[in-house]
Amino acid sequence: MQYADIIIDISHEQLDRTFQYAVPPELQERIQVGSPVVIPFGKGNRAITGYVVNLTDEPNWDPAKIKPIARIPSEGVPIESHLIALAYWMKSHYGATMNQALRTVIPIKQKAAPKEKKVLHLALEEQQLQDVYTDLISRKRHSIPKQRLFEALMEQPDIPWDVVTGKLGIASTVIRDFEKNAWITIESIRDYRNPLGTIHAPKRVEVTLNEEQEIAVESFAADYDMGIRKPYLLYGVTGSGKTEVYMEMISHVLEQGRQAIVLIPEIALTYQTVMRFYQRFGEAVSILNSRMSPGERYDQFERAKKGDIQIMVGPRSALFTPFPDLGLIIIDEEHEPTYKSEQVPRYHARETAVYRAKLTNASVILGSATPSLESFYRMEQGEYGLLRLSKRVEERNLPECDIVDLRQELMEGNRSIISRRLQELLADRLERGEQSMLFLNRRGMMGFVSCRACGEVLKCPHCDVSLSMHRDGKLHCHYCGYTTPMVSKCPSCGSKYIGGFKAGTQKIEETVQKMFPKARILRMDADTTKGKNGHQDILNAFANEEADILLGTQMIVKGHDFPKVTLMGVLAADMSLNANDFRSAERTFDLLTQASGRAGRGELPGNVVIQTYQPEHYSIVAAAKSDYDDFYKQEIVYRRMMAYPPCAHMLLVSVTSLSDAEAAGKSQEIADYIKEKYPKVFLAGPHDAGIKKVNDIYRRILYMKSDDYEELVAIKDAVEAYNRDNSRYRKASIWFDFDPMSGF
DNA sequence: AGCACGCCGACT
DNA sequence: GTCGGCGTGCTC
Repeated sequence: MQYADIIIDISHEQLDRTFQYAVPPELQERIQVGSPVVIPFGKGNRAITGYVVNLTDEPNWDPAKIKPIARIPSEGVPIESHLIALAYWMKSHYGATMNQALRTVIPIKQKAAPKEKKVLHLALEEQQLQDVYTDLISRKRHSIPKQRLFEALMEQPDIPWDVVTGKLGIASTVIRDFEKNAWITIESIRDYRNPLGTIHAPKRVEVTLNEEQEIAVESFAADYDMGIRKPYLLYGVTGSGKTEVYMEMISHVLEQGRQAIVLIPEIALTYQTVMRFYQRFGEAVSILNSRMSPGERYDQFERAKKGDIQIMVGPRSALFTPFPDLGLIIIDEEHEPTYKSEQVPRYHARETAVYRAKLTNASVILGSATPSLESFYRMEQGEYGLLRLSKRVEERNLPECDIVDLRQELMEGNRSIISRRLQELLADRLERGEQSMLFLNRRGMMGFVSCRACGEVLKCPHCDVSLSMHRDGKLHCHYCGYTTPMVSKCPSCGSKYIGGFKAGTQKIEETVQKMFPKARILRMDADTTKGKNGHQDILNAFANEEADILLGTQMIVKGHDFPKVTLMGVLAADMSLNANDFRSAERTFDLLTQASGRAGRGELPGNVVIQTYQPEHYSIVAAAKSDYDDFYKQEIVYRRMMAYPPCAHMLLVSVTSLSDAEAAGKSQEIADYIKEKYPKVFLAGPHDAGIKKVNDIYRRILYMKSDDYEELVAIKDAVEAYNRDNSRYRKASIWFDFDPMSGF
């Protein structure tokens, strides 16, 4: 006998789990994970729709109590059906419980049910009301709650449900009885706020595409009309007008009565971006962003389900918008690491989008100027189509780029962080009244405090990272937020020669200010953008030319246009190269390319200066030439040689515990188990995670590499089972990460 | 969510 | 004793 684990389609906390039903032999063929089914539920065996989330031969409930599935619903397969199947795929593909996966895909179920705001309306005329009421009193039976409800309704004919059950303390059964007797009507109200507010009607902007854009749209449309659905890599240099192409493709899909999702990295989700879509598509567009409350997000999903909107624009989580007939998913800046979730299930939006598209017969567009190695590789393998935009829209030239060797600078006596070439160009721009940007690869770079006598470095007591000194004179931990006053004596040896090596953005600001006393400098980093609109305020100020130089970390290079900027200085390009991470070259190339794209976006020609200690590194040389193909050719050789993604797959097992010994014990135990059961698989570790301790939780890791993703899935399942049944270390917990982006 | 069960106060 | 309303708990 086959059994199916089924979740019930009723939004209620107590029903947010699976129930097991028997699969009748005649339905065996047609039932699979994700199938909607009708089942007899509860004492009255009333018919309820549910979704199959798992199939098994072993009942985990008294078989005598298991009822059979009644039937498969004849029509109108609910929208959620394929999302349930998607959740199941995520569960097995990324490692998670079905519950965790469902919560990710159907976020509604994660918190207090989608409380529909219900309101009771009195449905009786004055005369009838009196009759019923006097009758009630005359019966003298115990009917206090009924009387109370009547009295409340006589005073105020419309009362919200919550007030009745809460403040008046009346049970739901009583209310239902009232409704049955037609004494009241119950209205469900949801106020579906439009997050874009009511803005002026969209102006129909006339779009004219250039030849390349036209070709990209046409070939996509031709495929689509022939019924070809697949992922495409839209490989277009910065400024080649990808957004216009997206919009044309969307409108092609909309014309066929289908809907589209547009994913954008959170940081690029600005008002301007959204307005471009709004101006083109008007009320058909809605957005999702991380500042929205769960209720607001739910509202937007409801609007999508009801067909009020056709396009959803948002970050990673917008991928799960429950459109009835999804026809296209667009992922802008597809190489961005934010598309990988940091929570279990640690899914990648790109792969998940490709799978969802397969389920709904949709296509996927992956847009980027510097595609991820994964996407370019799959395109080369023929799995993805290629659409190419190689010309900047207004035929502007690429900026001129200098690579400065910092070792050489030092040898020739320049000890400053600003090279002579960069100083020269900065002075030139200041004189001409043009703007410059200075990009520092990492926040708080070397802001640590150490003792010059014994070498002790001050560390956070909760995390395995050094504390950095900020301008407020205090020491901060960037991982947990721990703050402590600056010390005057070394806690280890008592020496008073202890001090901070400031070299973060603050220090650089001071240096540059000293160099150019008249320059107006704006600094943008995690400290100056704390406020609600801190981010946008600084960008706006710079765009309004209230400053000559904008200094900052990654935030300043991602997708902002400043036409007056003609100089970009990258202060230490190799900072991101030294990260102990197989993607560090890719990340460096991406950051440098983005950064150089910032210079010369207007009429004026631009300059870029890249300062580095490794001027010969291929990621830096290729970025200076803006030559992606050259970079890809070299990087893919390294990935292939080392069996790193995308040429092979990785499974990271992370073991965490409040006790260092427990974490060490369990990780070793798991490593031993894998070595014994899968002797052929490549296994590294266990060893301490890059950052050993965060918030007092110790973390040890081990990872495996294999050409075969399914083999890694099998290992994950085996480790999970072993850990559940046999582990001697109960106080440590584990989670999995496939093809990780960080944390190893 | 919605149904049955069982508790408790009033009426024959 | 028995009837009927109302809170409580369970649903494979």
